[in-house]
Amino acid sequence: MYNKEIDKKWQKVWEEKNCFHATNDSDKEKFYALIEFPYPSGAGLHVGHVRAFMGMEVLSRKKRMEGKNVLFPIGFDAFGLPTENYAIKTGIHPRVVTDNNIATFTKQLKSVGFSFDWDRVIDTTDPNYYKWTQWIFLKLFEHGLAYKDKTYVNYCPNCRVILANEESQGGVCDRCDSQIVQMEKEVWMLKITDYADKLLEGLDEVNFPPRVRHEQENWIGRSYGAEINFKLNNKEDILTVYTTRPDTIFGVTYMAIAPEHPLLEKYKDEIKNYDEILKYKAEATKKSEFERVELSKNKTGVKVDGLEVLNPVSGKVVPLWVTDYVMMGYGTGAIMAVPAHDTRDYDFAKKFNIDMIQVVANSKGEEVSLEDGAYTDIEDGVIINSDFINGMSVEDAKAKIIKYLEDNKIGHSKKNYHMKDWAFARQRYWGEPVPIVKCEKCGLVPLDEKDLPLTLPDVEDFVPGEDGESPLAKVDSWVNTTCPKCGGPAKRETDTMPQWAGSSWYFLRYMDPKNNDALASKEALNYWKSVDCYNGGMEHVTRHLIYSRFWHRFLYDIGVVPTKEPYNKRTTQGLILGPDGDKMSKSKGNVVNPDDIVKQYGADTLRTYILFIGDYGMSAPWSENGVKGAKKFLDRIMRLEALATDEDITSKELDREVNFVIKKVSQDYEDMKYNTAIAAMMSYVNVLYKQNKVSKKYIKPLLQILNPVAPHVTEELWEKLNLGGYIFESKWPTYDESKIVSDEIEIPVQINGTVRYRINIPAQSDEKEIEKIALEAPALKNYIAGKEIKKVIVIKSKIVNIVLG
RNA sequence: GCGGGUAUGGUGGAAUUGGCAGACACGUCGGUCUUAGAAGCCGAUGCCGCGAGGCGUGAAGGUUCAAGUCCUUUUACCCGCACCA
Repeated sequence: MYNKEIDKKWQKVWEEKNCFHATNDSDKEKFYALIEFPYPSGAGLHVGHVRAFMGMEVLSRKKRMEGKNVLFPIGFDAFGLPTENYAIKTGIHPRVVTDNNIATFTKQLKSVGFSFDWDRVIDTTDPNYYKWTQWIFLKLFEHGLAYKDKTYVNYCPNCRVILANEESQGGVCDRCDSQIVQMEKEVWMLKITDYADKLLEGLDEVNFPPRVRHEQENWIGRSYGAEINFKLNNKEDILTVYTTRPDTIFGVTYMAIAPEHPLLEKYKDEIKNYDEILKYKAEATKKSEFERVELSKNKTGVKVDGLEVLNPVSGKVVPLWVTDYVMMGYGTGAIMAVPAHDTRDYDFAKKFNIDMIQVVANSKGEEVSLEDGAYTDIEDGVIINSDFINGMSVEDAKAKIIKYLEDNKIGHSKKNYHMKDWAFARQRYWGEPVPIVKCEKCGLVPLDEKDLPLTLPDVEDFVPGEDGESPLAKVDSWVNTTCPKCGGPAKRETDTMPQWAGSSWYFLRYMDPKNNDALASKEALNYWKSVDCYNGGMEHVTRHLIYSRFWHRFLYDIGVVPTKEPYNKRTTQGLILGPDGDKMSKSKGNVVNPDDIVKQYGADTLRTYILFIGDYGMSAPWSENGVKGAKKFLDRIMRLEALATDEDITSKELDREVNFVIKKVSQDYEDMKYNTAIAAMMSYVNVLYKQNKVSKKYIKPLLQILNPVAPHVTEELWEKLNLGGYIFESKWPTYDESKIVSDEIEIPVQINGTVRYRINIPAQSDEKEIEKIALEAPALKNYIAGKEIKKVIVIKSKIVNIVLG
């Protein structure tokens, strides 16, 4: 019987032999398997972690047995709010909280038997690690990709921090689900938009699941259109708009700008209803992003009394409106409104009785009724009411207008992105300090590389200030410093880096985790190159996965790393749901603790069950009975000892079965189809149990292919059967294809598509021979009943279908 | 609104990509062993029907000798994005 003593015995052996250590000076082929390193929360290891890690665990153990030098590292992404909030609540220093949590995680991970390289553990909060996070920041600054800017940022009033766009999707805080508000603040930004095209192009050279690719493309959101300069009527100023439909410019009946648009402030003396506009702006900023979207059907706005806009192509003068359906953060914060062909403009125009001009007709050139809404189904439409572009297709008209704009210097073609620059600041203590000081004379000055790491001061009060002020701001002795350039008085940046900083490059540190002279040596970077397979969750696709690709591509551009993309292949695991089918959560009380399963059933039971639960990429509910089934299977493996014999008994059937299961499991592991791999091994065990005695040669390869899933059980039985050395050192078994095919096979015969009888045929029979056997079968007579055979379809070694009429 | 996914026995899930639907496992039932129970081992188990047979992959159509798989329409649930100009 399998028990947890077996776990302990072999975990001790692995630890003593340090047998999963990867070396940097190997002449073996390398394989780099990566899992998303965990955040060491107080809640400890979750069954979701186990599922996420098991995929790469199985692959790593298999590749080692195949003779590869496997890097399968683990570390901790330990900066972040929960630890800090816990510190605030209890008064325990975040350093201590983090160390305790890491110790717990380490113990738990080891108890599951993961084959991590424990010599390469990294911790993002270790100054020797964040030294290099700060170094990369200095490089970004040096190349103009880190800048300080006063803009509207997402602020979570509950967490009291600024959030990046990626962290506030849906207008809700990633951490606490609070409604975020817009706040004008000067913060550090990273110019990720400069890398938008590179991030899109990079997707062509990696193997990501289509879902992941789509989400990233969607998030980056590139669109092609034009920027057009409209002149304010009788004024010098221009109003620049971005549009993807320059071909509809003759349909513009009004212009609209965001409430935050600077033009309003500039012309406040000439705008007659400025008070009304100010009031509208105040209301708009008060609305959360969520409300703005919810109320999207009911458009609001104020007409700007005193300003009008001149259409530079048609020469028409149209009114200017302020409305919160135009966002300051996208495009130029101003639009040319074409109500006939845009649903939002249509709704607005309907409500405020603004004219509509139809400028695109259907493909037959007929005007369409605008009674029921804007006509947007215009891909194959024809331009009308539009002077020199009349009669053209939409596509041609776009090109012609853009050329006209450029010739007349009133606009140009323009790419736009949904993705915004990365608000790279947290007003918190537990994060990487920004290695920049503000000097009265020299402005923003970077620290010298030799002065890194800039460590966090030891403080006792971690409570953030009321208005988005970091707790570091209270530490005068730390804040006040001297300028590295002029030696005069200077102040340190008191915002820290966001959660995502440390994880944006950690996979590079694993290659050479103790290096003090570089983030990793050139030799290490050139040997390991990039991650061969990276498994993680869908929730990181538009956060960590985008950020780390951005940093990596930047490091490539400045010659630090040898590859453009960090991850060659990305895979994702599905969620493990509670036994009730709901997402596991403390409040629902349906959380399964992996520790309990390991204690009661053993680590291999947990490992086997989690892989057997279903398709690796899909979510599946937890089942205690399923766990018991996995345990039963492992006990059956252990009991093979009683069946095993040293005698050399060869059986054709077992030859076929063993070669088949080696082939099937080897292939399934590569495809991450762990559930069917385990099912195949179960079937094989069922066959073995039908024998009175089984030669060890039929058990040995089974243990080897099961080893990546159940390393403790297989190591134990390997020893008991005296198979020599350790199983983890043994060579992955090969199979003989010729033994898998049998001489004679049975195939079904259908009459009019329904299986009626079966025939035995020599495996190599061709279509004619099979047809002959099928038609000669006595069973056919029962179905013919005077009918005539119209057609016989034979699919070699698969099926026969006889069509009777 | 846009994009992506899922739907198969009492349950979790398989199905070589158009070729035997339900592998494997759970559960249930039966057998064996046992003084007895548990465990183990062996067997049965999609539904209806005594049976021959019929029906069956969310629903409705279609293509095909053959459809879980392809096409059209549709429903439910999940995920991502969302006034993207």
